[in-house]
Amino acid sequence: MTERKPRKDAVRNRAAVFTAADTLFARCESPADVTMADIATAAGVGKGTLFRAFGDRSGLIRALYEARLEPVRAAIEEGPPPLGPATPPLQRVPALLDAVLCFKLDNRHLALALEGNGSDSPYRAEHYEQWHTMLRDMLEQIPGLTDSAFTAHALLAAVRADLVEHLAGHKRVPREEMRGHLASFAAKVLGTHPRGD
Amino acid sequence: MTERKPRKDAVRNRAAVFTAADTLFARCESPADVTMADIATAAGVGKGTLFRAFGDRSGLIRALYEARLEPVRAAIEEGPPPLGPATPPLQRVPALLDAVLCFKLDNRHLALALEGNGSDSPYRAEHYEQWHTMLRDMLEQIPGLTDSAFTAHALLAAVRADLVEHLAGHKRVPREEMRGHLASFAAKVLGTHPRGD
DNA sequence: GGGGAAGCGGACCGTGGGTCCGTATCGTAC
DNA sequence: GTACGATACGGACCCACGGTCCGCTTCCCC
Repeated sequence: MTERKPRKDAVRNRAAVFTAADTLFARCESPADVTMADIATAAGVGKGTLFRAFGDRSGLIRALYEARLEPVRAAIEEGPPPLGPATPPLQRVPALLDAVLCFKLDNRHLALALEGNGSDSPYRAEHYEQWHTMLRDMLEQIPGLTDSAFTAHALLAAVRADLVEHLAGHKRVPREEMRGHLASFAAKVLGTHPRGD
Repeated sequence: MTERKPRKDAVRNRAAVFTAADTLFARCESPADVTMADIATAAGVGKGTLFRAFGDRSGLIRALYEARLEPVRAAIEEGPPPLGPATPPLQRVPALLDAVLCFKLDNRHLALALEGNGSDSPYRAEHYEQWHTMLRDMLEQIPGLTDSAFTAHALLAAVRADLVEHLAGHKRVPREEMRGHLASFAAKVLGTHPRGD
């Protein structure tokens, strides 16, 4: 046991910060409007606690994001088709992209907060690396497809949080329409044209 | 004449700020490392002048970016093929994407500064709207292609500054290789597979 | 219930974007 | 050339925000 179990108040406060931050990000227009002090106050906690628990702003956002994302990742890694590992790549790739899109639609502001973090590029985040690796591996199993690594990047770029926000939030594109567009785009890239050529 | 001609010193200072900012952004690792005070000092100018001339940080970056981008836009709007308007869409679209990619490779830090601007989404910038409209119009002329608007967004997302920076700067992918990957990706989307199907 | 570690919290600090206004410079009219 | 109004300059100043620090509290374990 290298891990000592954390104190009760620490756990409670961590949870309080989580829910407070979640609420604030969801409510506010731009993630920049939510300050660390705001979150601390809303959670009924001192700023020090907040920084002690998460390191810095970026760490807090990342922790929150990953907690919310967890179910999706589980569904992909060990869930039933079409997301699960038993699915053949040609269907699993679009399913994965759709799942990511839906997640970002449901957590627009949080995703925006994570990716729009100025200093540190979203591409260095650990979870991006994971998505990319997973997607690239799937693409590599598709015969006749080259440049899997780049293709994976380009496909993921199509579901970037700020693009999703721009289309869904600003241009008011309905959810199902976006999903359709994305599916059709993925089909083009994969060579599985939806309409008989 | 609603415009009064600007004073000589104003023009001189504006130019000085431009070159100073350009140099600083090119030299520094992350755009966040370059402060407004830095730029003012390097240009031999007071901070007030700088803000008077450009409004705010974002305005300065935008002005600089657009000035550097001008030649590219000219080449697309009135230049010779394959960029110019006389080119058929199937060749012009990849040419445009390649031009954007090359521009971002040559102006990595500046593009990064523009797009990674936290508060205001890159999708609300005027120049993005122009790229998107142009690309979408080209796509619409290609028979059998649906969802031109979304496709244009997705293609442009593949040349986002931070992705380019990640691949070129961090992963050390050579320039020609990236251009090749992008061209092949565009070909997939356009349905013009490079290798006989 | 006593001792020590883990955690708390809010006063405090540094930094950087943005403002303000007295002063210098420019353009122009004579 | 000079005088004068308009325009621009510049750096001291302000303030919001991320992040730190340390005396005090709470918890855990014996």
